[in-house]
Order: sequence, then C-alpha cells, then structure tokens
Amino acid sequence: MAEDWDLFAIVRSCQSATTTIPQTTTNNTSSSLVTSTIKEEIYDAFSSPNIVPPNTNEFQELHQLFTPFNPTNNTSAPGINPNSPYFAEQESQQISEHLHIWPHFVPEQSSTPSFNRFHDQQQQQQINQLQALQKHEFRLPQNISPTVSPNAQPQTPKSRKRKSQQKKMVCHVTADNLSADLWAWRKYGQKPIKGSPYPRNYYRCSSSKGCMARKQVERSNTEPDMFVVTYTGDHSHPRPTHRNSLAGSTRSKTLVTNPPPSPGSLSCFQATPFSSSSSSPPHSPTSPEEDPRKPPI
DNA sequence: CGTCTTTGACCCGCGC
DNA sequence: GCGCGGGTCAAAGACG
Repeated sequence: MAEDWDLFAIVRSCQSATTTIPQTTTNNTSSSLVTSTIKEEIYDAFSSPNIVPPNTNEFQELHQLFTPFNPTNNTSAPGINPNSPYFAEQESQQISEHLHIWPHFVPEQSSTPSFNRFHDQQQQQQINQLQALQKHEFRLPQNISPTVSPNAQPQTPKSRKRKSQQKKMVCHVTADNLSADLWAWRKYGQKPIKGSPYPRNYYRCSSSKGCMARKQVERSNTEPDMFVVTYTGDHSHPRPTHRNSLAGSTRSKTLVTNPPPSPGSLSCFQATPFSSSSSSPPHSPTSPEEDPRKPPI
C-alpha cells in the first residue's frame, strides 16, 4: 500500500517532558508555523474571565499583539464551549503548548514566502514577546472545578458542524515536532486527498472518552518534510501530564520506552526523540509509505 | 483482554 | 437537485 504512511501513530505515543521549554530558534527553514486561528484562541483565552494573566502589562502586550489578527474577537465560534470550566484551562494549555512547540505564529493567509519575508522581523519580534510571556503560568481561579460543562454539546453523527464554522487551528510542523504533542490521539480514519499525493489521517483524542478534540495530519505536498496538522474541537478534560493507561497501552510501548527529549532540546531542530541510537526516526519523513509498526522484511 | 490501526462504506457539506 | 470530496463510523484483525 503505497500511501500507507502512518508516522502519526507515533504522535500519540511519544511522551514529551511537560516541563520542557524548547529553545528559541530563529531559523525558519524547518521551524514550525502556527497559522490561522490560534491567534484567536489566544486572544479569546486572554479575554476569558477565568484566565488570570500573570501581569497586566504583559496581558496588554499580548492583547495588542494579536488584536490586528483578530478584529472580530469571535468568542462564539462553534466548537468552543466558553461555558466549560475547561475552556479557559484548555485554552491556556493550548497557548502554553503551542508556544512551546510551535513558537512561530503567522496568519493563515500569510503563509506565503513573500509574506514571511516581509514579516520576518516583525514576526520574530512577536515571537520574542510571546516566548517571554510563555515563561509565566496562567492559572485558573481555584473555584473552577474539573467538570465537564453540561452545555457541552455532543457532536452527533447526524449534526456535523459546517466545515466553514468549525474553529480550526492549523499548524505546520516538522516530523520531530509531531512527537511533541502531549495529547493522546487515536487514529480513526485515513483518506486520500484530491490534489495531494499524501493521504490525510484523522485522529481523535483518546485521553478521555467523549472528548471531541480532533486532529488531522497530512504531509505537505509542497514541503514533504513538513506536516500540516489541523486541530478542531475541544478537549473536555485537562491536558494529561503523561500518557494514561487508556491510551497507547499496547502499540506504543516500544516508542514510549524511548527517552523523551531532554529539557531544552524540544525545539524545531532537536534530534529525533524516537530513538537515541539512531540518527533518523524509525519512520523516515521522506518515506511515508513505511509503516513503523511493521517489521522490516 | 483492552486498545489499537486499517479500511470500505456511509453521511453530508458545499459548489455548480 | 446533483455530484464530488471530505469526514466519520464501525467491523475486523493486530498487537502486547
């Protein structure tokens, strides 16, 4: 099966150190790009009354940072349940997570090389500000209890949200950074995409039953070394600090035994976390057809 | 035994 | 209204 690439099965099984803060890099050649609506999520998260910014000045700083990106401040976007106590927490976690993993934020429509060149300096300035902010923890008020909101609407098969209304977070990541995703994902589908030589893989969060978080991963057809990761939906539970027993109890064992990236090494350019004894991951990014779970013939 | 991936079928949003 | 294509379901088999 030529298109049976399944690197992303590794994603859910590769545990990263939660306290790891990646080194900031200024090299964009293989750096990760967060595009699209993550800026809205950050904006929304900081607009949430449940978030207590560590510093008012810094909050305003970040607020201003993303204001041009988010003129509408659409807090009622589908897929997000602002009433959920986890909304704020999850959002702040996402902020932290993505700042850690994907330090470079650009608007989705600006992912062209020309835009990147034009905004290189400005972008780097923003990155520096963001990463300065990421050193602080955003804490929830203590009266927030870890319960799932009763307003959380289960997504029934018959009532799918309109694609255009779904809140998405599109990220361009390297193969290495795919493994830095702390959530546990379970693959539930794979589809060939028209116009792309690579199939799209569909994952749902397996950390908690009923979690509506979704993730789509596909290899970029223009940059085969890069992967386009699209996050949709909410996590209805706190971000796991480690892989729980529910997820990855079997398939990923051999991968979990690999040492996590050392503190400070989780950057866009870190050595592969898949194996400390190999210079390349068990699943080469340049040969997505291979299935890492299948023994070599 | 529990959880995983695989994969064909089905559902449905969306453009024409 | 129709058809295409993307997203999800669910059964079957694999894995440890």
